[in-house]
Amino acid sequence: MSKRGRVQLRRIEDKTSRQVRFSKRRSGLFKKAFELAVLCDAEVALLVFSAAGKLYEYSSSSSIEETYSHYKQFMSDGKDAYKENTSEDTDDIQNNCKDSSNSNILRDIAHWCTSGKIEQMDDTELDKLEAALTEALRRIESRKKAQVSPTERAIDLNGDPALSDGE
Amino acid sequence: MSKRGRVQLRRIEDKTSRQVRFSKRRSGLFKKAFELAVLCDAEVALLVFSAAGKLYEYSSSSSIEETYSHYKQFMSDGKDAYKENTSEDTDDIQNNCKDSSNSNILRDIAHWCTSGKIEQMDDTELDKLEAALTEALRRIESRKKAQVSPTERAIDLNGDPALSDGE
DNA sequence: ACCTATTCATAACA
DNA sequence: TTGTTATGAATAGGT
Repeated sequence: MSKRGRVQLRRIEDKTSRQVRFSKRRSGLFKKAFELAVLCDAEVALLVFSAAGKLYEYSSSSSIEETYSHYKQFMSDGKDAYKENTSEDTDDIQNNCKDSSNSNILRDIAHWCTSGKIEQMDDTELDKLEAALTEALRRIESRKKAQVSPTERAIDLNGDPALSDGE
Repeated sequence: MSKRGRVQLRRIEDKTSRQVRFSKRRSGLFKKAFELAVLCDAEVALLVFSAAGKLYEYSSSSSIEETYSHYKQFMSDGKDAYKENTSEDTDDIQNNCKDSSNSNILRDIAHWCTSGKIEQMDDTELDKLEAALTEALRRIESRKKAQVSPTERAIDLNGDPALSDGE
């Protein structure tokens, strides 16, 4: 008989409750966005930053950038904004795609994992990915056990929130 | 009154029905986006183009542009020194980056993890990678569990997103 | 647009 | 944090 479900539209004060609700509602929102895109043949782009600064994204097209370009083009209506204004946007993407070096694959993986693509993979791909990730984790665990020196876990000055913020 | 509510996750063929559902679901989606922003103190930006090309937008901050800037800054964080720009082909790179990343990311992870790079990482990086991979696996498991229930043959809204559908 | 039968999302719990 | 359940919310199809 307790009042479940009933919600008041104001900021949730309790931090723990807010985090839990954020996590659940975020999932629901992204699911709805995906469904709208598929069922109704719509182009959808969704960006969410948690209160802690962690990024979540979904786009029904190939990228957020593409839909944003579409948006800018739409808003400027008639101007050739698409080709003129995308140069600075593409720098990062270009680097992101071409550079698979050590420091960048971390963000590549993190970004990819949170961009809703997993939800769109077919079962075969999903199984392959699962195997690859499991193997990677196995290697990491293996290396950790081989550690001798004490680990320095100070504040990460160049930390990527997508990788360190558990939410 | 046969089964109401339950729907298959694929493009709605009937144009009228698709328009009606788009209108209803779009309202619901924007409402959810707004609630997430308010309740959980999140920054949300949402762009929707209908199949007919009409634009709908919501932004919890002052503008879509602001959140997109936030997004770009987030994505390029720490990469400012690596702006090697090949001025050609930026459109192709932009368009192909995420589409092809589904298969490429598998290859990249597999190759990277077996090429001794793990042994060269410092502990902080290793922790971040572990967190990223764990999160990815969690998402995979989550999606697998969301498959169709045994008794229901019809693929419901949680079901297989692999849809191929002509106009 | 309005009206229910159902399914869906999720707040409170565990 | 992940899982379960009671309840409110969203919505598909009909009117």
